[in-house]
Amino acid sequence: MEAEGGEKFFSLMTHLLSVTIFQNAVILNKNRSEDNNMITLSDVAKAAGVSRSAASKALHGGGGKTTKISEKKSLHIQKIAEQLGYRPNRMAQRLASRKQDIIGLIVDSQCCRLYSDILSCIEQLTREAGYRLQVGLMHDSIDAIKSYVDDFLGYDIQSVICMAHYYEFSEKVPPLFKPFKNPLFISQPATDEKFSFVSPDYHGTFRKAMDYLFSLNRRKIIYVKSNYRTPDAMARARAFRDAHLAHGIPFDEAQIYCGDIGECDTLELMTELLDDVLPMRPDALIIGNGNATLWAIRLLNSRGLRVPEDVSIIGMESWKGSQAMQPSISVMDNNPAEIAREAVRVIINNIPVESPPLHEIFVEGSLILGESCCHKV
Amino acid sequence: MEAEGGEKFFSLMTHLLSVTIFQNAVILNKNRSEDNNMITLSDVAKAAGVSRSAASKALHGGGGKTTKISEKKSLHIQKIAEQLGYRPNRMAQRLASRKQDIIGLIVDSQCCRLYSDILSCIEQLTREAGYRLQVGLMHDSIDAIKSYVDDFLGYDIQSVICMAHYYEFSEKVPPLFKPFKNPLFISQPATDEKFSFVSPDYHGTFRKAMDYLFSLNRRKIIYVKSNYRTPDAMARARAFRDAHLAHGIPFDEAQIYCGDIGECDTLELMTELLDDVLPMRPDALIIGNGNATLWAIRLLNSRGLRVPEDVSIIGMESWKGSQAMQPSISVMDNNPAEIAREAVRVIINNIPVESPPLHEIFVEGSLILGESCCHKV
DNA sequence: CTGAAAGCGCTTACAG
DNA sequence: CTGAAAGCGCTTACAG
Repeated sequence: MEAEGGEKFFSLMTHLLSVTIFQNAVILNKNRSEDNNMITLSDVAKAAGVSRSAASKALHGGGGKTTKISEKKSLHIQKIAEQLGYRPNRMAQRLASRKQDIIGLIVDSQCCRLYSDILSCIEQLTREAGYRLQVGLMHDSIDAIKSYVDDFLGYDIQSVICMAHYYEFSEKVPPLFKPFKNPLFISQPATDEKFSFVSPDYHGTFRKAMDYLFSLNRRKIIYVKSNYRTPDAMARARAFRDAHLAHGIPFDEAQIYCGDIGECDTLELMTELLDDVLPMRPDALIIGNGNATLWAIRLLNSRGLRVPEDVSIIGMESWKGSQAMQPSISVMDNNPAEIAREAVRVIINNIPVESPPLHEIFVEGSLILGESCCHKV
Repeated sequence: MEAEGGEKFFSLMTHLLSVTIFQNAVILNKNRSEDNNMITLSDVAKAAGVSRSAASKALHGGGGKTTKISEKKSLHIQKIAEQLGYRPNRMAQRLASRKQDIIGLIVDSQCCRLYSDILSCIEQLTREAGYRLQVGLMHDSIDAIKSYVDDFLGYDIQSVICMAHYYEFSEKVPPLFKPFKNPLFISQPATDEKFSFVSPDYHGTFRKAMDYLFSLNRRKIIYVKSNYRTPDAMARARAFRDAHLAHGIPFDEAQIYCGDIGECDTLELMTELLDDVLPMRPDALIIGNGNATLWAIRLLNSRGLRVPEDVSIIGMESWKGSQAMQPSISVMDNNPAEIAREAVRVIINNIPVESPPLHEIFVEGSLILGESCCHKV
């Protein structure tokens, strides 16, 4: 014990000496943490000839309210720490201090473009605000979500953004987040219980699309709905009906087409879709992602129908390529950047709050017009 | 102190009693971790009337080589733990045990499809293998990468997959990963130093595309190259030249077109591209992502050139929508699933190894043929 | 088979 | 302004 400590101290000293001479070269070597030989706060304190309290204060600024240290000593300690290549042990720090600087987030690794846009913005915003984002990736697996929840709690992460609750098992997800002090959902969760969320205004944006189509004199619109019973799909269906009622235009529930797997973005699904709905002689289609749009145009053409002359198309997801298509596609833009801003604002504001109040926020979206709805735009 | 401990013990007991009666209801309430009142291993041990060692053994199976415990007692402890809603504190566990069950990964939040496909597979595979994936998300920021490296080291994560080294600053990234015992890059890093990597065989797959185009009698091929000096771009340029030499077909270096921002996937960039290369009268284009393909077809058409009659197109990124386009697009498939498998295999095998050997693995890709190259496919 | 004790690397009251 | 000491929640030799 004694011997080992001495040895380590000796090697530290040798190291310090060499550092002053061949600083760069040695630091590179040192970084390759020799097992169990990593530099700790104690090592730094010893090398600097101060107490661990002092080192802690100098390096991480903590040290309680009373611990103080002179500017000069502080700089000295910092220099030593850098020379030694000291890296704080995060586990020890968090175990000792319980500070809340990590925001957890769970998201599907194959999420839709909207979600990955939101995620990208959230990442940026949390970093700028000085928080760390710990991302739990999974795909369509309730067990994976559970294990992330356990992990987050095990790391004492109390603020968690959930972007993964739109599945067959969607109603099982929200309850898992009850143990957290500060959970926040992106899009309204599908449960009776109340949870804070920031959501695209699916209803409002869809309504804009409907009004636009009606203004173009389209009268037989097909809405290709996801078959998950998610709030977004339900909000859109509601907007579909509301719009018809408001305009006094009759419709058939069959115009809300529920595909087998949400997005009709394969040849098979789109073929099936068209077989089912073309007998209704639709003059407009509201569909999901970019691929669905590609298939729709291709297959409509192959059946002698032109876009937009015979059928208008509006996509429910904005994507960079929509304007490159021929014809360019009208799409709904859910404003991911604003959603991310609101989400980060809410969750960060909540962190110090004992029991955060309920937040239910809808972010307004817009329509990006392309050539897929009418000739002249 | 004494009083507080007693109080906590009392509430635990009350709790245990109520649990037996109203189990479900109470567990739900308990989960909402009352600040600082979270259930610890000691609480469980106390409630079960055993030592912390025994509890640790029963709940996490560790407990060194010698610590043993009877089956009956073990089950009892587990039951108590579950009733109390015990969740192990991961920080304490890792601090005490130093076990290596987390794999770190750094990736761009706006990475290309290939990378997000690989990521999705890696996530699945690491989970199946019993490891946890800790994902560091960032976008085009060397500082963010640095801070993730610090974090990982701070969490004593020694196995890290880097998918974020294709930037302006690409040669600055690999050195950051030297401190890790077990780093692995996806795609070959752009540094003189050797690092283990698993990479798509960009050269081989590109060569397949070239050979195919030559077999269709295309003679003036434009390769739209990313302007980052990344190994993939260079490997492709090499394949471009090799193919010409092998076939005895003359070419001009200007046929390797270096766009301003890598992907020519906007109206402006593609317009500029066409202005620059059309005077060469190309009969084939090898371009990046899906959007670039969309723009290429649209803009070529607007200049009176048809795909594939006048110009063949091959995309360098396979995407679900490529077959939905009109014409459907020939694309290179880099085999993300296999890349992920290799990466996970290598990194997991390395975990117990003291100084892992160098791995340099190239995964073969293939061509997915569409209508964009020639009439009859 | 079991438990008391040391230790992981930090932070932070507390006493000087 | 400074340092010795207790503690965060675990794991694991070690001694019974």
